[in-house]
Amino acid sequence: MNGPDRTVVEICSALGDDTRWAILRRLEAGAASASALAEGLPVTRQAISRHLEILRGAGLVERERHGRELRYRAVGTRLGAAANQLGLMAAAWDRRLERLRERATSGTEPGEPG
Amino acid sequence: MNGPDRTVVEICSALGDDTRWAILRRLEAGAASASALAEGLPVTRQAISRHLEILRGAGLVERERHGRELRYRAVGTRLGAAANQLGLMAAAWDRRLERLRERATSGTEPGEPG
DNA sequence: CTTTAGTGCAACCATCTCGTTGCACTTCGC
DNA sequence: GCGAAGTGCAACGAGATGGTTGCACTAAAG
Repeated sequence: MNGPDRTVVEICSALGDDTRWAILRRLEAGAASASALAEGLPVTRQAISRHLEILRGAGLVERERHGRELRYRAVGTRLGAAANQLGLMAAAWDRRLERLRERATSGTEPGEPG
Repeated sequence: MNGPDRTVVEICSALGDDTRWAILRRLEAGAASASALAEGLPVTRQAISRHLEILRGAGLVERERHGRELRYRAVGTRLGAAANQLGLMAAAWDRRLERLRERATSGTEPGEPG
């Protein structure tokens, strides 16, 4: 659990914005184009388009031509992998804390050995 | 899998920064104060202090007085919960896509009824 | 061909974010 | 008490970010 994949940071960064969550929630209900997403969200089509590019860069979304429109859909693969990594990290942190507690109750007073 | 807890957005936002990852990686090796973290990272103590506040706000880190210093340590509980939610989301997205594929191969051509 | 829906690109603006420096305050140790 | 270590707070600057408008381009539809 050392190097947090660049991917994970990118995904977290992408998921750190409310508008992008709004977009993803829409996409959960079905694939849609930037223009389609624009009506129903309080931002312009261009802004949404930019967000979709970011989501695509993070691998959370894929697009597909459909006639003259680009239809975007949410893809879980990358997010699933990231969630897994984060879960492992969390478990490791809790394990470390647990070890410390054990050591503390088994006689040796804590000194937080680096 | 509807409302992404405000917490999750906050955690993602917190994890969307490289410096904060660096800090967390240090904390994985043991609790430390802002000043201690400062030596070894290419930013000032004040900057690190701000980052630690953000991490604390997201529930990724807790602090504890130790004499005149504040010692921070990584805590996995919140991150674990967030990772879980993200994992469920990812699974849901993949399931949706799978259903679409099935429907496509079973005769009905896709129209993306969303 | 003309219209219209869907995109892409660029300029521009407001704000947030990350980092800095500088100073004041507390607390441990001599 | 005094110096040094550890913090907190505030002001400030550079750059990233999220949003807008405006215009040009392509492709479906009439």
